[in-house]
Amino acid sequence: MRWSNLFAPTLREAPADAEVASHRLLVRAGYIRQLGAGLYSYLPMARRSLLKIEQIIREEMNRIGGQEFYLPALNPDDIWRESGRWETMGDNMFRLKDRFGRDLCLGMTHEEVFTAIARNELRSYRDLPQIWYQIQVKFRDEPRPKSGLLRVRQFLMKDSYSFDVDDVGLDRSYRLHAEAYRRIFTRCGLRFLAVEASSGAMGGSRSEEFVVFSDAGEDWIVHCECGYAANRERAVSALPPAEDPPGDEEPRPVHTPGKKTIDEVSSFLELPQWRHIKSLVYIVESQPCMLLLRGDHQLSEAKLGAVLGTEQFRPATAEEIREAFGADPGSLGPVGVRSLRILADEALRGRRDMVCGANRDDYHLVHVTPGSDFIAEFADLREVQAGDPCLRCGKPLRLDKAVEVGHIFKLGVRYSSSMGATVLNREGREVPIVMGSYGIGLERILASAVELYHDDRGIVLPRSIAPFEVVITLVRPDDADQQSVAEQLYGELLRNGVDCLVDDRNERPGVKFNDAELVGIPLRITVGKKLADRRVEIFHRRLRHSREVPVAEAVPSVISMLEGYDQLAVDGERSGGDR
RNA sequence: CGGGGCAUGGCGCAGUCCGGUAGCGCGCCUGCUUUGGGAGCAGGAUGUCGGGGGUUCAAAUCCCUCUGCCCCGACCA
Repeated sequence: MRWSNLFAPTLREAPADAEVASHRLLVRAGYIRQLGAGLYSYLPMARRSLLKIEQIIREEMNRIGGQEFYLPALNPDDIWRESGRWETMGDNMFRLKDRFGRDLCLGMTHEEVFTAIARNELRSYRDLPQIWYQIQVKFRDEPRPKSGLLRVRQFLMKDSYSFDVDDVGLDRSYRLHAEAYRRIFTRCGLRFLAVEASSGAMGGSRSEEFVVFSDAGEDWIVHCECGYAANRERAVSALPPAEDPPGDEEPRPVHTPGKKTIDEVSSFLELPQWRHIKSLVYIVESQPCMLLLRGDHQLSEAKLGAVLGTEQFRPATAEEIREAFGADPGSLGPVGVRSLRILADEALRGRRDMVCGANRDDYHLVHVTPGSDFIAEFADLREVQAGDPCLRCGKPLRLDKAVEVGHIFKLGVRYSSSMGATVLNREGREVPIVMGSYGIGLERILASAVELYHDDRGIVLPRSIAPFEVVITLVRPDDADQQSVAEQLYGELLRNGVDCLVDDRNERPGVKFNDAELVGIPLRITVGKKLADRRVEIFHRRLRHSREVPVAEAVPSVISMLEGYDQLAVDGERSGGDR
């Protein structure tokens, strides 16, 4: 490719509304242009990069026996109604009607379509296992698209689905995917981490996310140097040591006029927040339920959902609380509460002499001991906080933001049961197919690579996913010697399978150097005045070093520099995510 | 959906408070010069000032309304 024929409109200034680095740089470098909220056009540079990512994914999926499909993005409503997700997907699903008034939607994911194929075609355990995948567009009507390509309404996804006769088979398919994903992200040059993820209330026994640490991400990851890592919805921490005072006095009411929040009551009584019991009221399947946490802890609704086994819950309104307790929120507590279910976080187990609301406005109880002054079911309900001790090693946990680039999920029989996808097993009994589902966001690989690898001059992409591997900067296109050497190197690199671009534009050298660095091409060969000594310069984008080599050695030098290029990223500052 | 902000040429912005018919930088076009780090000089083109309505002799500017985009929050299989 010659830059004079390449449409890569670079900008000196980024659009004012681009905040995160990957958004700003991908626009500036001429990779993408915005069409609407969460909608981006991919110009040739982005397309080239995404095609390389796609090809890496394809090769690794094929390697584990995956078979590539291509399904309609436009789906009829019936299969979604069968799985129950026509309703549960809610506003996140784009819906439309055809000319006959029939309901259709744009696919957000393809469990339904693949399961529909499976139930029609897979009859026997002999047909299993199957790993089916596609690389295709997905549509999700996000409440708030943001951060350039990181959260959009239309995006490319590799989604795959495994079909096995039993859990042993699922374990194997799941493990194959985990291995393929590690190879994919490694080949894409990403420093990533596999973390335990919450499987939600939708059944399923195990789920892992593959994340890239970045402040531009929205996924909070709890991790520890010992290797423990989980997303925040799933993460657990050790119980912080409690040093409650000795003695077992009876609960005693104290007047706490106008003090409602834990913060206010704790200052008023001059007792630290961890000596307080935070009492929340939720309506669970239309029944009030009391939730107790340590004063300085936060409820994790994801964990609550897992404990309750339902998503049908919400915080109670002030009126509902008044009706159930005869007191306003701010003075609630579990002592004397009989008719309600009470769930307490594990951090309250074994505690004593705490403070809670008295179920009487402006009064709190002191000397309250869980287990003797009230009875509750204990469960893990709290959100892990940075600095909590690690459950495995006791060291303080870290909490950092990350981009989720992939997710693997043991689905079990959730879709095969609801949609009737069964096979006959070895004993001749009809059993639902055991499924797994696995996804990778292609644009997120590109965007998180840019987040991870950029500098003040622009993008520094890994070689494996860069739109070009090498750019030959022809300093003086009107110089016959320079021109012929550039052409000769170009031809030779192409013959060696190097994806090469010649910057033959009639621009000043500074423009060409700046553009080459902005768009993030790994190596630049400068063919310029040093040709007088039969030498060219090779500039290393990541190291920002350049070296001069004789023209005759340029091609072998470039090839060997390209080989080690991505390793420099993986070996970089943060130790490799994959262990 | 709640809160905040923005909308003026391709990009970045000024002008809006205080109404008088639109300007700057970059980019673009032509010519000459220049050519190893976003060139110089000269000349030139490009605007329904997001849409609609209103007030006024006169609206980018004031009022009403709609739309779009960004940020924070809520939400997120």
